[in-house]
Amino acid sequence: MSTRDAKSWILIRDELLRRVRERVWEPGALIPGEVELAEEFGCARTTVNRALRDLADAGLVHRRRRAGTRVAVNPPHKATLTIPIIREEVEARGGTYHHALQQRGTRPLPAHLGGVFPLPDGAEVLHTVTLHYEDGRPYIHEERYINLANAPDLADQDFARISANEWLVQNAPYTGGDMSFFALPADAALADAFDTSLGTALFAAERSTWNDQGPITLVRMTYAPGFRMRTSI
Amino acid sequence: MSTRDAKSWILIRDELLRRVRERVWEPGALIPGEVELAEEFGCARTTVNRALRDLADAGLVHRRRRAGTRVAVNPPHKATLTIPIIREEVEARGGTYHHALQQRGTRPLPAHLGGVFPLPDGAEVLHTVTLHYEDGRPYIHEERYINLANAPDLADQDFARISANEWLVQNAPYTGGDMSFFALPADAALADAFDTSLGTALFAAERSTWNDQGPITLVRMTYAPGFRMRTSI
DNA sequence: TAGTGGTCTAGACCACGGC
DNA sequence: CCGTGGTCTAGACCACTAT
Repeated sequence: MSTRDAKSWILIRDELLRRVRERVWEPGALIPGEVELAEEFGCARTTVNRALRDLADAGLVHRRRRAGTRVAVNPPHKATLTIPIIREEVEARGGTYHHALQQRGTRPLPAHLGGVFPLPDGAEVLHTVTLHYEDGRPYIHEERYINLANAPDLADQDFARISANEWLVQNAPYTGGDMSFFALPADAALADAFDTSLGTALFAAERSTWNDQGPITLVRMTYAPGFRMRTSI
Repeated sequence: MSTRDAKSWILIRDELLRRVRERVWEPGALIPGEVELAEEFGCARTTVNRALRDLADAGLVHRRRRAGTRVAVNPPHKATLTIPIIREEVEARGGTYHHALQQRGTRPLPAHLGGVFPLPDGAEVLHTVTLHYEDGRPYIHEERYINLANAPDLADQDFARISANEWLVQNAPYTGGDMSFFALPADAALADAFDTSLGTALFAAERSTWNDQGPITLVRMTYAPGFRMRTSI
């Protein structure tokens, strides 16, 4: 047997993965049960289970009680993006970080945000605009709306020492959120911030988070021209 | 004890998660060992291990042998994007899908792609441009470079019935890849495809994949104006 | 070297869902 | 019903690393 001496669940997973990728098992096919595989690999069923769960998490197989495990017909491509603390990301690259709060104030929630930020009519939110710099060059333009009713201690913060980004990550745990990524043309404020021309294509990420008490924050991070968000698959 | 009778690893994970989120354990703090937690919860160490591994996978705690488990100081935001088969994505929304191959031909690899697509000098690649439509409207502009030396059966495919996207997903298993997301301004071809003006900000995703034999394909998918790639967190 | 997490085992019971 | 995967257990050994 080609897999003799495969000991750890990772080796078993890799062997199963090979059979899926090289179509030893066709897409849609039922693969042997855990007990049978455990016999083949000479290990406990638990270990096969661990390997198969890993493949199922990756979307390469589908598992159902009684029905068994089947090779996925169209395995999806998945990409996990990690959105880091900006300061740490910059410093990890060896750059020097600083940020500047450009605007801060309370205002009624802009009407066009009602969809992603469900608040009572006329509710006031804290609005901030922050520029994050890497080695003195603008790197990210951050615009944020914060539901004051859900972040009571925030009033004491002036964001001089730590950014709203860091403060919220550490102080306003969320139970759910949405994230979206898109392109937008530089408006006057963005063009000015990044010293580029109006309409320049910029990459942006928007995140809204909430907890049991309702929405917490909506933040849009717009990246400097040329930015790429990368991941390996 | 507030957590008496918590039986499954999910209940235990949720309780540990609560302690992290509500700062019962401060960021950076060392939390009790698996043996101690197993005693507290009245379960096997394995079960606590499963719960803690889940939190570690999510980046909320850091685990190291001998050093123990610590609450992450700055838990990263992670977003998992699923890049589906385009046809299925469109049809899942109730739309009708079709695509049109706009260009196809072999050519030397463009020099600027040498970095992400390492091939011998002067190697020829298959280059295709495909437009994907949803309900008759252009949805995605796909430009693809395929290493013919690594996809031998591809010559027989004319992509009339299935797209290069589907063909490669099912026939060219990869062992590794990179993915990046960015914004780009519409060039003449993109502006024409999406019936928009030159320079319009467009969202694009680029994926390069390889296997043991070398690079397989490099594909750039450029989305129609206004597109957002969404995920929940 | 000693303490911590990582993994494996053999067995058991349970939950789901085709039959 | 009953076969399948999902989970849990009690114990064991191993790998890593702080001290």
